[in-house]
Amino acid sequence: MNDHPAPPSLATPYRSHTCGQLRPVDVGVTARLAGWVHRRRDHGQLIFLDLRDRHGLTQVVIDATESPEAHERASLVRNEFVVMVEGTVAKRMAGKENLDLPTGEIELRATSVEILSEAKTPPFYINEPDAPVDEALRLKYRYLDIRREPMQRRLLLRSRLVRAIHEVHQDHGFIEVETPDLIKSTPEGARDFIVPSRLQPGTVYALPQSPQQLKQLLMVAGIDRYYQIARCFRDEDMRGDRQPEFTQLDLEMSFVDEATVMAFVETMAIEVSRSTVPDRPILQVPFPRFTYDEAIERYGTDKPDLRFGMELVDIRSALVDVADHPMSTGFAVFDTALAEGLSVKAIVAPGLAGASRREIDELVETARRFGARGLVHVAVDEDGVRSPIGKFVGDRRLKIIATEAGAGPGDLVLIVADTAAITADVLGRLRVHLGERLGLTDPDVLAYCWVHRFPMYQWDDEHRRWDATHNPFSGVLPEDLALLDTASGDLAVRSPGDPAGRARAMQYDLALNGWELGGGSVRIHRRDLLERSFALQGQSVDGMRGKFGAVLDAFEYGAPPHGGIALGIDRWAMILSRQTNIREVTAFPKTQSGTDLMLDAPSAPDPGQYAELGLRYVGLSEREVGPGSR
RNA sequence: GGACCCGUGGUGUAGCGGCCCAACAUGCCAGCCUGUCACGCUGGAGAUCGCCGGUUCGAAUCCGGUCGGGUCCGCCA
Repeated sequence: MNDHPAPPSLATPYRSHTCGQLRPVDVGVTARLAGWVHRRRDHGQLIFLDLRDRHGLTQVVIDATESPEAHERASLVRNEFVVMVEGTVAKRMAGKENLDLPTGEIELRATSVEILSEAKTPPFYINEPDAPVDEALRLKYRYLDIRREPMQRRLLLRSRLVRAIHEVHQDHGFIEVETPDLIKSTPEGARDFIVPSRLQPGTVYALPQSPQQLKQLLMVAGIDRYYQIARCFRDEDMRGDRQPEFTQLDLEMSFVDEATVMAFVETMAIEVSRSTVPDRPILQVPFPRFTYDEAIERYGTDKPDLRFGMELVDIRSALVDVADHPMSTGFAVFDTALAEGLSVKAIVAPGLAGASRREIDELVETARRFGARGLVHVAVDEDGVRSPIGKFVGDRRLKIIATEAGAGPGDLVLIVADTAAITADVLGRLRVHLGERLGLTDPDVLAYCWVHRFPMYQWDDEHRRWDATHNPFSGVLPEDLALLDTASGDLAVRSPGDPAGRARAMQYDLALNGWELGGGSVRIHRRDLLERSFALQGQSVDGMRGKFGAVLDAFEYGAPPHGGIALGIDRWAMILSRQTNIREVTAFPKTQSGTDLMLDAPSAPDPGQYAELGLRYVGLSEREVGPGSR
C-alpha cells in the first residue's frame, strides 16, 4: 500500500551518505563518502574530484593549504579509482553552484582522502554516457558498461518493473511458485537446450522453453493462481529482441474463461506500467481488442503498432466499379489479381507524394525484400494524380483508387496485389517501416492492444493433418466447438477444407507498440475435447503421452478449467526504456552468435567432464557425412 | 542456412591506389596552475590500418577467404 516508503539508510562504515544525497541542509556536518572518481580537475594547489556512485555525483574539494596530506593523495588519484573521502559539507561559493547536479549547491571539503582501489584506464568512457562504444567492447567489459549511467538507469527500471509485477500479483491472490530448469523436452516448436545427465548416462535434461506444462500441473494441484518470473531457454538464432535465455512473466489461473484472464492481465499491465513509468501515457484504456482476422486485415500483422494510423485498405472495389472499363483496369497485374480472387490493398504514406525516384525505388526494393512481387505507387498532389500505371488505367481510375485508399493531396498510395497472406504481410511491414521513417511513432506513448481468436489449426499438407498454431492444449472458442470436425466426419480422414480449419482458439496475444509482449490461452481440460483435438493433429492421446505424459496423467485426476499467459519481461523492459534491443535491458547478454564475450562461454569442457558423462565429441563433419547427405 | 553493414593509436572517427613509416578529437603520461565542473596551458608517448592470401612497380585503400560485432531473411510464440 505504501508507494513511497522512506528510503533505507545506505550508510556503512565506508560512507555516511551516498554520492547523491547531500544537500544545503547538510552544510556543516562531517560526512564520509565512498565511490568512483568520475573526473578529476587538478588546479595545482586545489583539486576537484567528482565522486560517483549509482545514487549520484558529489564534488569533493581538496585544498592543499587546508589539508596537505589529502591533497597529496588526491593528486595520485585517477579516473575510476575507488576512494573514500571524509570532510565537511560546505555551501559552494556564490555563483559557483552547478545547477545540473542535485548536489550542485554543496561540496565536500575533504580532510582525508583514501584510495580503496586503483583502476587501469578503462577501455571506453565511463563518464560520457553518450559516447558511442563498439558493441563487442561493451559486452567484453560489461561490468564497466553497467557502471555507466544509461545501463544503471535501465537495470533500475527493469528492477522496478519486476517489483511492480510481484506486488500486483501478490495483491491479487497469486502464489509465486518456482519450477525446475532441468526438465524434459517440451515440444513447443523451438529447439531445446539439453544437459547431459551423469547419473543416467545417455540421457539428457532439457532446459524449459517455458514452464508451460508445469504451470498446468500446478492448476491440477489446486494452486489456483500461479505466477513466476521464469527463465526460459530456446536454442534458436538471435535477434535484437531475442536472446537464447530470456525471462517471462508466466501466470496461470483456474476457473477462468478468456475474459477473466484478459481482464486481469490488462489491469496488471496498466498498474505495472503506471508504477514503473508514471510519465508515459497509455494510449487507450481499456486496451483495444482485435480478432486475429481483423488485425491482419487492418494492420497486416498480429502485433499492430497503434501509435499511428496508415491502415491497410482493400481497394478492389475501386478497380471494378468504373462504368467505362467494367471488365478490365488495363493493368495486367490488377486484372490478374481480380480474376484470380487475390487481394489488392493499399496503405497511404502521408506527405510522401513528393518522394524522389530514388526514394520510391527504395520502397519498392523494401517491399520486394518483404516478399512482394512489386509495389504500385500513386502520388496525389494539388494538380491531380501521378503514377507509372497511369498510362494503363487512366487518371480517372487513379483518382478513384486514391479516394478509395483515403489519400489526400501530398500523400502517396502504395499498393500490393498478391495472395491475401503476402499482401497483408508486405503492407504490414511496409507500414511499420514507414511509420518509423516518417516519425509517426511517438516514443513516449504506450499503445497496448489485444489480438485474440487466432485460428486453432494450420493445415500441414505434407502430413495431411491439422497442426495446432500454438500450444496443443489451447482450447477452442465455445461457439466453434462444432467445427472440430472433418468434412468426412472421420477424424482420421482429413483435408484442407475441413471445418476444423475455421475453428478459432481461446487464445490471446498482448502487443505493445508493435512488439509482441506475449500470449496465452484458455486450455483444454476435458479429456474428450483433448482427444478430438489431438486426432485432428493426427495424434492419439496415447501417442502424445511421450511428450505430455505428466499433464495427460494429471488430467485424469480432476483438472480445473484454466488458462494463462506468458509475457516477455525483457521486451517489456526494453519498450519501457525506449530501447529497440533487448541487450540494453539485459545485464549480461549474449552476442548474435550465442557467445558471452565476458566469460568466454561457451567453451570446450574438460576431457574428464565428457568422460563422466560417457560422451565424446565427434565433430560436425561426421554428422554431415551421415546417410542421406552429401 | 542465407543477404547486407562495420572492423585504422586506449576510445570514437578521417583517410578509400602513390601526397600516409597514417590525420583529428578525446583519453593516457609529465610539467604548470586556488574555484573548476567536458577546467585551462605546455610538452610527450602511443597504430606494421582484425587476420591470411592475391592483384599491382606500389595496398589502410582493390579482390578472395577467414575471424569478430551488428542488422535483416529463414528459424523462433
